[in-house]
Amino acid sequence: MLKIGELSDRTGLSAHTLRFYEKHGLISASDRSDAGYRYYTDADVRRVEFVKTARNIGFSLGDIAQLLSIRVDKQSHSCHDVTEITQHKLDEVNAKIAELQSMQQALQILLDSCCGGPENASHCSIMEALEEGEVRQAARSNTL
Amino acid sequence: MLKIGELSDRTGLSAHTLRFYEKHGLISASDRSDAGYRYYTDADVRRVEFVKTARNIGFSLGDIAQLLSIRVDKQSHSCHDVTEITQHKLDEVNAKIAELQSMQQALQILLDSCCGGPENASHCSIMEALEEGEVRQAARSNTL
DNA sequence: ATTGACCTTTGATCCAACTCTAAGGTTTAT
DNA sequence: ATAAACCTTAGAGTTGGATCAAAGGTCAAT
Repeated sequence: MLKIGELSDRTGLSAHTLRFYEKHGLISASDRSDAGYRYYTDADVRRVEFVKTARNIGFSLGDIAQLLSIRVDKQSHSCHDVTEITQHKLDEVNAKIAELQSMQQALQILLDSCCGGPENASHCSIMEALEEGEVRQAARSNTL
Repeated sequence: MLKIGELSDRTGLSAHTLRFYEKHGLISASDRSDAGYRYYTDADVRRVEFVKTARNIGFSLGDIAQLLSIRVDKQSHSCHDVTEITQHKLDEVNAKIAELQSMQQALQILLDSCCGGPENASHCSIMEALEEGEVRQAARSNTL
């Protein structure tokens, strides 16, 4: 049985984060000491590692909660359930990439248009483009 | 002279957002009525449009503050100053794209590995991959 | 003069996923 | 027995960019 600090060492997630995940229903300790210390089993460690792996791929905590509920009762869920979550995430990622690529293109065009030199910015073509509003838009939702 | 609601109509930014931008030093009203109503000139409208254009490209409010300070005194700034901000933003965007592409790849591999059918998830290869941790990591900072 | 549309301010709330603080209790080694 | 290193909780703070609410003042038209 591991205490939270030991689980933290083993998984690389901070004790804070582990408690945070518990608060959000992703994980829990199999046992508690009289004083309330959390004690974790090997099964708990595997669950935490599962969460960590999913998180590293980019799944949100909400997605992970769904994946975990499948995990505890695989019999009652289909491969389709799993691919649906995964596909949905992929769609999000693709949408975000498209948005960023549109920013990328706009920025690149701006950079290509400007000398970037030491001359003063009175006739800077980037400033002029921003002034004129002549710029490809990035389809906004804009979290960078 | 426009009141804030008229400026909002003209720019498509809400009055809330315009006040928010003012609070953050991006814009201001050239005049106030006795009662405190904000009044905007054409020059104010151009400044707001500048902000909006920059925002649409993906610049943060902090970036825009820098661009605006160049804008009001172009003589004292060089094209290099402008390209530096732009390049920095492009670097951020490129980094984010790379991160998302790594997620994309991991998700695609998961999807390709799974039948996605109605059979139960006991041997789902996505679940197994998450269980084993055998997954390309996404270099994390992971805001989606 | 009253309705309704406008405007003002401060400050709260939202999102996600942590991250940290305060104030205290426990365990272990010396 | 005492210090160091651990643990507990509730709750606040962080980031960025809004977005809204409350409580009230103003203005144009009827």
